[in-house]
Amino acid sequence: MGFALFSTAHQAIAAKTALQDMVFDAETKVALHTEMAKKNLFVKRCVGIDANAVDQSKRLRTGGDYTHSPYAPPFHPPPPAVSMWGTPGYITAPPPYNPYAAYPVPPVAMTSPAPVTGPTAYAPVQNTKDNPPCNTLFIGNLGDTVVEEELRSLFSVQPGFKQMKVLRQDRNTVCFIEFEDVNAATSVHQTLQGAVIPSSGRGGMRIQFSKNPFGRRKDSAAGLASVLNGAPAN
DNA sequence: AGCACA
Repeated sequence: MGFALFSTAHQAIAAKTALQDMVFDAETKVALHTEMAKKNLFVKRCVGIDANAVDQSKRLRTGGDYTHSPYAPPFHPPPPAVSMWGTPGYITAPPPYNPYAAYPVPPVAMTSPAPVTGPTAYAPVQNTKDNPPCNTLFIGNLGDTVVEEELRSLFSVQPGFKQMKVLRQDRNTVCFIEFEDVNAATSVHQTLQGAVIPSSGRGGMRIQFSKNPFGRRKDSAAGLASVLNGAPAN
């Protein structure tokens, strides 16, 4: 018994029908039987790098957790392609025939490591003082080695993100991030509090609300209005 | 603890 992995479900079905009942032993007249596997074949990409995954798979194997799923290690994440089963649409767009398509083992994207958009860890943060909530966050505790692109990739994917400004000072780097509204800023304020950006070299970042929201340096409107009114600038 | 842009 064996399993073969194809680039597309379409190609798998084509191969299945082509090979079905083919006599592969002329003497004994034994015919080949093919059927679709119950799960996608799991192909390990980089051997030896992910020691954890290997260990875990071994542990699970010896755990005998094969009873309900004899064909694939139970831990492997459900590939997105699974949703295509039963969907009539999966035959509508057969790719142009390419005899080598299946060779460089297809993008087993399901096993790829998480994209660099997330923080690697969270560190405790003593969040001493904060300012009243507004739509702009002030990010502190960033080392001067921090890479702006890492900050950007972390924050620009947050819902409501509008813009970001990095301010480098002598020993400190801080960063301002504007969001659509106070709610978006508030939720990021708590979800990313203490997030660790490796390049910062400082541990977790400290997130506070900005003293001045984006686009307003001081409360210049009020100040100007008072001046024009002759009212005392409180 | 460090708060710019207009």
